[in-house]
Amino acid sequence: MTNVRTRFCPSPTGIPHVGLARTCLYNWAFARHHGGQFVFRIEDTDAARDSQESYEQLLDALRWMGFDWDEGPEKGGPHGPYRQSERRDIHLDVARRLLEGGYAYEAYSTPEEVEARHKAAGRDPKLGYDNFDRDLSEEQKAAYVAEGRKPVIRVRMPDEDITFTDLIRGEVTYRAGMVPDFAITRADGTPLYTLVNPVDDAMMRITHIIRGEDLLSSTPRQIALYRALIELGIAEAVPTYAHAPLVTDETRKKMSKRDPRSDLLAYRTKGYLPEGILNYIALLGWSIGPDRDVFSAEELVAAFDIADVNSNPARFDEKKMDAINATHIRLLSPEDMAGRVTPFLQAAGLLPAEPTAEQLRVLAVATPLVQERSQTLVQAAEMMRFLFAGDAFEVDAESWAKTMKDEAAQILDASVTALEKLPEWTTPAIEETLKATLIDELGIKPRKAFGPLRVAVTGKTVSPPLYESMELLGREVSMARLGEARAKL
RNA sequence: GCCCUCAUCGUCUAGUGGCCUAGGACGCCGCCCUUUCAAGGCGGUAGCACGGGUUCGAAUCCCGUUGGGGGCACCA
Repeated sequence: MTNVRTRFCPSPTGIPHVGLARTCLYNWAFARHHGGQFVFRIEDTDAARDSQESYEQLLDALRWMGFDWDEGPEKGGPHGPYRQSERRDIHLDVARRLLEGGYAYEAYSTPEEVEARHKAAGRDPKLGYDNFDRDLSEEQKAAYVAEGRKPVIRVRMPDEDITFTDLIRGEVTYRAGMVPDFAITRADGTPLYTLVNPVDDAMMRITHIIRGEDLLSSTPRQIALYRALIELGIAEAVPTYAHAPLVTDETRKKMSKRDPRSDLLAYRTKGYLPEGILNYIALLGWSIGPDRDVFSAEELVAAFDIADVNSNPARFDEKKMDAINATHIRLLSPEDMAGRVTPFLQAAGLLPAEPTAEQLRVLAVATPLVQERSQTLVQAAEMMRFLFAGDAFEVDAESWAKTMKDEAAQILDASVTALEKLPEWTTPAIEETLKATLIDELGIKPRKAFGPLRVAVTGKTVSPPLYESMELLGREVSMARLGEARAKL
């Protein structure tokens, strides 16, 4: 395949969500796989809903995920501008040429009138526009204009079946007459998505349109428009389409943009890795191989083909995403991991903007310890809290209640006495002493014996290994925490 | 309602006529390891929606049924 050009063209309304990210991923990976170009375009044609904030979040999200674009906002390119609001004149000119070429016409019917006509004729009002204004005479038009009406421009749908081959679904046919003539401008003259989307795809020479299944039924309209654009010399060829299955929630419905789990940037805040998210969302409809589901972006690009995407809707499963993300966290080098946890430690107030050498040393030692037991960076940072909290250290109430009972006092007392005599404060020494004292001498079961110590020292029942934690914390602080816990009993 | 579309374990999937007694992953359950919490290792649980064809042979091809989803704007 030569010169593949794909695009991602969200409208800046609301937050970047998971479904959008997956569509973007498929377009990006397909272009990269074929050595083509990936175009990023902003469809801000609805001034009432678009926002600058949303626009900025979109760019932020793409950059975070690593979806670099060859042409688009803040980058430019030979087919710009890439914000549709800046292409208004181009779109209106095309609309005019469509009108002049007879591919489109002015329609004066209001939606209410269309509905009334359907009802009067005993038809379902949901049929949509009834092509009423297709062949208005000049007198009729003049009469409407005299009434002060403003027309919308509608494209005349051809009187023949429209068939196309979808790369994911195979051949799809829409029968002649099933798709009504569609509006491409508003009555105020501003262009609609139905016009600008195909026009820009044509002018930007997009070869493959990969998008969600929710757009499948708009394809015949776009093909009809494309054919007109080709005759007008604006488009070169009808692009190839691929409609990816929808991402659904547990009710099997298209996952709502309002669903908190669809908020892409929220996952960054929660400490997910872009690698993990990318890997997981790729899996929603695609598979890299029979016995494998963890891979890098590079591996995905090397293996990805849009034709391998399957056509049934995929349920979003946060548990599986957590597991995939956890795997990617374990795949990080300790240095990389430390660098990624640092901002989270800083956000939690556990580390200053410029950590001291000692803090960096503790971080370096602690990182591999928490890395293999965290699913997210937030969890990792939380697991390190006891190391950096200082005077603000607090024991988690639930963990306290679970462990500080029965022989807890005896365990703490015996441990303090034994540890005080320790000549050197190292992991093996601490381990040896505690085991000898608690297990051998007192005969307490390991399960019971170390719980109170862990909670006293780290504040939680889930923590890095106990002896290592104590060494890392240092003798003074460790002993102080054991003492404090004992005093509170 | 009309049009389009989809159908393999609870979930995501592998499977493109014989390799399928249907493979992997998540989840769940159990065991092992660590004389700590996790992680890890091992094992188990569970599925081709249904009915007809076609074929020597069907999860795979065809038809139908049922069920799910999407779309039907002067939103994108």
